[in-house]
Amino acid sequence: MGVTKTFGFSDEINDMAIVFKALGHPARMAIVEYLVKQKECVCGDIVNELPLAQATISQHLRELKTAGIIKGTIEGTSVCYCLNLDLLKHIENKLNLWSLDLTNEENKCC
Amino acid sequence: MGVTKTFGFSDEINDMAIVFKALGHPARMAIVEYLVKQKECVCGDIVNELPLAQATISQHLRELKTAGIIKGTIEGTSVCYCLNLDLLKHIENKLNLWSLDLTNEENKCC
DNA sequence: TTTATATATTGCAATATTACGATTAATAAT
DNA sequence: ATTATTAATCGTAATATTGCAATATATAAA
Repeated sequence: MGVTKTFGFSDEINDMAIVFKALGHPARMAIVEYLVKQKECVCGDIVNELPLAQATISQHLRELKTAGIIKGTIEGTSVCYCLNLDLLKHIENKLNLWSLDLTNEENKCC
Repeated sequence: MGVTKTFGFSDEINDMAIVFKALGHPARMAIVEYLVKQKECVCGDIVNELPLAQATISQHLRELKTAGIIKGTIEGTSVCYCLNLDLLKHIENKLNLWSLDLTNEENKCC
């Protein structure tokens, strides 16, 4: 094993898990935070910002992109990255629904 | 390697990464969704709900608990679990701040 | 064309994660 | 006391992830 089972779960659950998984790493969180502040950046900016090798950061950027969290546009010899606001709003919404569902309900056991 | 570097990132970033990482698995997402709907449950309920062995689910519950996402209370021979609303609100808040920061800003490149 | 610059990809070695059967622990029921 | 019942833990095999040096690729500058 070591394989994550996805059979038996709804597509929505599997998709959400992919997004959260991509966010679940300090380097990738740091990249997102950086993009929130800077709105956009090239890979090299992040290499200068984080204590990781260029190859490692390139890999993390690819994972964020695959998960749909960031978008990248080629600009000459660099690549400009920015956040996918739609996706962020989507998970923000999801969390909102969770809270709404939970507030106004007394938990009996915890 | 295979080790996640946490040195060089802020505590807040590392903490958020821990929470998102815990959410980044279909089984754990399914557990959270179930708890949103049911408000509370015992381990056995989830074992009946998900296509995974009891040992596996117990493990996932522990990870969610370690990350602070759920709380558990012993009730006789079972354990009653429920969501930690405070933590959920906290990350909801964080995502809200991200969106606020990003809206009203035109991205130049993507 | 050659050289510099920026990013992606490849190929590892080390470590982490996942899933599950088997076992244990701890309470409840008989 | 014995036996269910419930959940946690252990051990382990298979697979995934992480980080980086080295290399490749692709555009820009000289």
